[in-house]
Amino acid sequence: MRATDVTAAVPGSPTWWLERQAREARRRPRADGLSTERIVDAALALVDAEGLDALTVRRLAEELHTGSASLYRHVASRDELLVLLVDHVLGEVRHPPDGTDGRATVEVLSNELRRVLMDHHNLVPALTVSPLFGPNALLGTERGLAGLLDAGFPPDVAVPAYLALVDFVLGTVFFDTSSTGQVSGLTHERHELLAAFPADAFALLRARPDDVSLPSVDDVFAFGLATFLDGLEHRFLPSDGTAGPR
Amino acid sequence: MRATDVTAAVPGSPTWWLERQAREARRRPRADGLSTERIVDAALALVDAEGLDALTVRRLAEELHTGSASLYRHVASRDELLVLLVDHVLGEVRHPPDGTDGRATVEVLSNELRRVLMDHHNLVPALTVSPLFGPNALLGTERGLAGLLDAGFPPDVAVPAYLALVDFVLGTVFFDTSSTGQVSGLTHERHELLAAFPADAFALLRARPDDVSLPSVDDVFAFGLATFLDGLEHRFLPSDGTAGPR
DNA sequence: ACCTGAACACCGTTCAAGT
DNA sequence: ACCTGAACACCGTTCAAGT
Repeated sequence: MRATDVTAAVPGSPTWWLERQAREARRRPRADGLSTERIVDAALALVDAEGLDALTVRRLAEELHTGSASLYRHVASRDELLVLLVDHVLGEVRHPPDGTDGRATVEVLSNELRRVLMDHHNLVPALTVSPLFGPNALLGTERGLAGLLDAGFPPDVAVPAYLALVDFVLGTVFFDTSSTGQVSGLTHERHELLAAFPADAFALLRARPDDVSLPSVDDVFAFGLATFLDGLEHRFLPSDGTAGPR
Repeated sequence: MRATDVTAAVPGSPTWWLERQAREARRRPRADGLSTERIVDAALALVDAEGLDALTVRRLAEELHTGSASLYRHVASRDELLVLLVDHVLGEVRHPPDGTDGRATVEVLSNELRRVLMDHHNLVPALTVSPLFGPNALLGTERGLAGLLDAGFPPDVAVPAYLALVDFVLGTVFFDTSSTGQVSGLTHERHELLAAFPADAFALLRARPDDVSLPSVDDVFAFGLATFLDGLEHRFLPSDGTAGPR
């Protein structure tokens, strides 16, 4: 451990989180009141109210009655701020009480992850900035993995299942929040668009799904979660309805 | 339909695609050679080589030996360009031959969608800019939905299944490409990070998954896809192994 | 009609100078 | 030691002037 290693770790990486924690503990700020916590709170309020593009360093500084340079005392870059915001939001996940059974734990955590991200949907594109190694992300991983193991899945199933599940939850959040929020032409606006193509193209999209009510994004999420968990139990649990080894 | 409706539709929406197609047909460019196609090709090459941040209007103009203002003859904004790039990349999906059975079609298309997006991983964050209503996206939806119906699922299952599947594929792509590309602490770098927390916190993450080989991102994708499709068949097809009605 | 140089109104970030 | 005004090197986009 060198005394002054100025080379910056990539924001969001494990070493970045470690270095950041050390640096934060070492600070002795003046009594002017500016702190990382205040910055994060103000930034989140701004993102929620006006969108991610409105979060500029200058605008945030204005909101906090300082100059933009002052923010760089607490946060090394805009990307670092986004990493902090994402983990802050993950902290809003409500964990199920101890003793909740395995599958219910997984379902609650999946729904909660989706809920908090949808509550702060303007922040969602920031999830692509970095991997998720913040303390709140780690807690979610710990609990989610525990739920799958408790449900009876062996570790070599629980680990990929956990990762696939997170991919699915985050995928739904991404595409339910991307601009107008409907993926791939399955929406009611599409008819005039299809009319611009030759009559025999996209026969299915023209016919469907008018005879089927288009599911809401929440329905799609619930459907996908239930189907994935059922597939998991069908493939890897000895028999339905009874829990595996603990 | 008014003669001159100058109010711009939101890039990527059905009406935007329609208006764009009309405008492109109406153009009569000079012989200088600049065209939307050349712009898109140059932009994709730039993104692939140097990343999405390197795609600035000025830099792209330089690459094409013009001034930045000239690009605005063909593309109304940087966001419009991103929309065009995404649908262009979706055009690289190789569709299975006619006569391929339902489940195989769904598997091939899922793998292809993942493949082309991973091939242009620098473009992935641009997927959040808008919904997917381009001609290539529509074709994918048409074929994917057809595959699920052909596999024997009724429309009220095939539609949410299709949407959930796209969410999953895109979710994996997002998080396999986000910076260092590992989600939620399940990576080998994490040990020193965990050491910074109290010894009884994250017991599971400390112990796991050293006794289990950490799956690759491709393994997680294959695992999730197989599990979801198995769950779908288990829940909604009368018996395993035999196709439903067609 | 089509094209574009030059300007406008911003950005994130740095650094020398202040306390 | 901590803080910050002012500057640097960029952005996307517009528009009047040119052909």
